Amino acid sequence: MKSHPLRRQIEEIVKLSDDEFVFVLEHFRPKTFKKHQIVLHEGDYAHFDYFVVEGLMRVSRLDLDGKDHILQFGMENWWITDAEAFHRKSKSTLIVDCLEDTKALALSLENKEKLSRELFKMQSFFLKKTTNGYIALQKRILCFLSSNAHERYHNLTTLYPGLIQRVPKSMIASYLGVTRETLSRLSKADT
Amino acid sequence: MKSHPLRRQIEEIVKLSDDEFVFVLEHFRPKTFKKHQIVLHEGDYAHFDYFVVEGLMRVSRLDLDGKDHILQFGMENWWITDAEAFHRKSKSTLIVDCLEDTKALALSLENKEKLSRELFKMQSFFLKKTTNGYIALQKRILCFLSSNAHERYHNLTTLYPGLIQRVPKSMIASYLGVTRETLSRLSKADT
DNA sequence: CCTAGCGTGTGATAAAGGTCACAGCGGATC
DNA sequence: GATCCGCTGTGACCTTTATCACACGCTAGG
Repeated sequence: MKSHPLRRQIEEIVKLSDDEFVFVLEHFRPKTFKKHQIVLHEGDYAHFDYFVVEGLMRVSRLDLDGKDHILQFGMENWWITDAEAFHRKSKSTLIVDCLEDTKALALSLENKEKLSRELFKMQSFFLKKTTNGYIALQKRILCFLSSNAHERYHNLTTLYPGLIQRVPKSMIASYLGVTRETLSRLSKADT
Repeated sequence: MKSHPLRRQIEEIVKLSDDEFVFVLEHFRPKTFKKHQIVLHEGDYAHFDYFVVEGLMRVSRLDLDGKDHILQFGMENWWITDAEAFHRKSKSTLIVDCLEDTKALALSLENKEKLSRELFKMQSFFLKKTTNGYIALQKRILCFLSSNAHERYHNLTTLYPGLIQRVPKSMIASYLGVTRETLSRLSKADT
């Protein structure tokens, strides 16, 4: 039980007793999804933030021309949801779906707030995770500001080498903000 | 005192008594800076997160070609620092400087953590602010993924109309990730 | 075994944006 | 009042990336 992936992630930031972890876990609901299954439809309320135990999820937006733009991937130990819809209780403008069969732990906003209130450490944990996420997004923005497509691709391969193996290159392209054709030409030059 | 800008911002999220606000304020150090003054040099430690009371600050990165890329502006009631260097106690890779004479309240990491510990509400406040910042950055990334320079400019003018009046267009261009020449041509077509 | 569909590569061409060079304007300084 | 400098606009040209079209290999399902 010490080795539960959620517990390991929390304990990188705050220490928990066995009892406390049991209490924490009671606030999550286990869910399983099939490959291609849509977890959150555009226009629906985002009832849960998902902690990915196994598998691979994706958050994307479909634009007016029918093209989709991938905002985030979620591999094992990542948290994934439409953050705005989840936290503001508004309708989702994004789509969450699964690129592989996926097991996840679903946390509702009510339970997140309850956990934060009743176990101070958990609010510290959420703050730290959110801060780290904020820093990561700042880096991604700086990458858009100062790097061309080739450099962004190279940056991604060194940052998440495992991801490149697991998702189609067309999706990597979508995440990087280039077309699949351009990415194909870039990665050829890269070897 | 009810109308202190910091208090107003906090009370949008959690309520404070007069005593509590005095306690909060004791953790901040007032600072004044002149236009063009550098508040945080590249390579220095980011000792403070700044709450801007009056004036206008900027966070940017200087790249290897000598071009600078503006990550964020900070007007009145915004928080501004090199988030990574501040939270990880590492050396800054970014520069914080002032575009106008500026009055700010400086909060050290130690005081931020002390406040979070001793006044639970303040940790809730920081979590909420960080979450909102995270959501805003996600939107900016989606804008990079799905919009061209013209749309990004238009988006910025509607999001922060006041900003356009206060900063040179060359800096707006830098924030948007285009050259000042391109922005100049775009904004002409926009009228 | 056949075939439909997905993922990928590649060529030709177009569009968006960058680079370089120069000019003008207006405020600040002495 | 002369001068300097930051800011902006604009023309000519070049680079990067998008678009469109087509081909090929692989694999899942009938």
